[in-house]
Amino acid sequence: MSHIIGKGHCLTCPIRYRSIFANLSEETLKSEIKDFHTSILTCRSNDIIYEQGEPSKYAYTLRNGLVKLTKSLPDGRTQIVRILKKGDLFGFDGFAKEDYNHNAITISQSEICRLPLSSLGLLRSKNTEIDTAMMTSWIKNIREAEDMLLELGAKKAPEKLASFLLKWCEGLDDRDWIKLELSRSEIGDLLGLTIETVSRFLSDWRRLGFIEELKGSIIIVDSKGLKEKACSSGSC
Amino acid sequence: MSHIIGKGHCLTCPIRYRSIFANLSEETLKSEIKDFHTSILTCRSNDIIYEQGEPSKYAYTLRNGLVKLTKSLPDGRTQIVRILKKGDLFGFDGFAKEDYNHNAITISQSEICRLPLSSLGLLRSKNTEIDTAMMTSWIKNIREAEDMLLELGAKKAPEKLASFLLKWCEGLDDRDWIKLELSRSEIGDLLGLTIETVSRFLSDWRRLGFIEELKGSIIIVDSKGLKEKACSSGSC
DNA sequence: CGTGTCGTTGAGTATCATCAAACGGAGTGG
DNA sequence: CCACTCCGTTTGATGATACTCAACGACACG
Repeated sequence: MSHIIGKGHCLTCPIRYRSIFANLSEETLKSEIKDFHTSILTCRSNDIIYEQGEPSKYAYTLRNGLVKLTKSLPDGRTQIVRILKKGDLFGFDGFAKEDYNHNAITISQSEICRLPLSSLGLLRSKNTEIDTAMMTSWIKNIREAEDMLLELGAKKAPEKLASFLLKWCEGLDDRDWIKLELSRSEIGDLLGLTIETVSRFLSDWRRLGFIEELKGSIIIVDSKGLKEKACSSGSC
Repeated sequence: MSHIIGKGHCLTCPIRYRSIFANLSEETLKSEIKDFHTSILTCRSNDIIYEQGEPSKYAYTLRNGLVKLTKSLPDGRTQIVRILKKGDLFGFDGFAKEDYNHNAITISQSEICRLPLSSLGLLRSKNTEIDTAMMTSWIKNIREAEDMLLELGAKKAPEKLASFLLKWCEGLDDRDWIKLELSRSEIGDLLGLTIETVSRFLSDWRRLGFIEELKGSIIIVDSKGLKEKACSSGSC
């Protein structure tokens, strides 16, 4: 279970500059913050932040760790609809007077800032910087969802997996290892594949020398080879 | 090709109450509108409103007809990421300083209102009603995209197709025909299936008496039967 | 009456899911 | 320290699902 360890302090928040409060002046932050009751949640891996159908009273900002947003069918088949990284805002369905539309579950040990939607709404209406930041974040959400729809609807298994890996490792120097963070099952839930297909392709690519894996970390050794093999049509 | 037939008149706009200007008072509309240069586009079916990668200078409101937003892979495989109905707002990527992330193409003869993003942004910052309406619309976009991700990633062909049909016919009385509007190919592009699989299942269901089709219109005769056959796991 | 587009249907096949078994590392308890 | 379980992963064998290729019919349009 997650639990609250205290009140948040925006001014000293380590990820403030990646959050929706990034462009807010310190003066505004100081003057507004006194009426603003944030809580910091610390979570282990696999903690549930909220579930689909619950009334949406809080928005959240991820300070540290990773969170997955998922939806499920009655028989248990699950789709990950988004993976949240440091600074991401989520759980804002209440702004549209709707219940949460997905489950939010931690993938790793995480620290999450909880913001009451009511106060956040007030703050937003009074500070254009926050407003702009939230708008930008929503539009980015939409764009990323559209990109994922193309991945899920149009691509074949190896293409999905390869572009997932390439995106995951994006911006890294060659020879830089990165924690994969996701289990085979979670990669499957994200890409609409089974554990086995994910495992098979990764094993293939390991044998072909495109990637290496070690204790949950991964490195793309030969991205060109990977692209040629998995994305013949230039899809990655 | 689409072409401009004139300037929009918000006050007399037939779909104003379904648009982001729904809750704006007539006074505000009157006073603000003079600096606001909207254009009305009339389009045949299959007209391109904008394409992915173009700079996003305008947002659009669909007044009449249907529009599909699509993304494509280099080899031509296409995914429909959203289908727009009367009153829907689209093309707002520019608010996040981004180019259009998808193509916008009419599916039927359509009438579209073009709004310069710069003026819309101003209007939004001055009128909370518009602001709220746009926020709500974005959040709805995100929620619907999440729902589609579950459709595409987790469901099998007959489940996808059945829930598409049920959603398309949602809210209709029994014995009410509705135009299907989409070709087999477009249904395929929406659900991540081929023309042939779409056609096969529809033929099956026609033979089983679940649906009837006539000159591009459709009716669900036996939604219970359809659900049982296509969505055994309660997925529709 | 051709021509083109869209939809249907069939046959064959590739892809990916399913089922099943075994492996390896982490953690536990004797 | 070893045996044990547990969990995630790997690998193999098999099969169903949905794709591909192809032919044909229906309909609209010039």
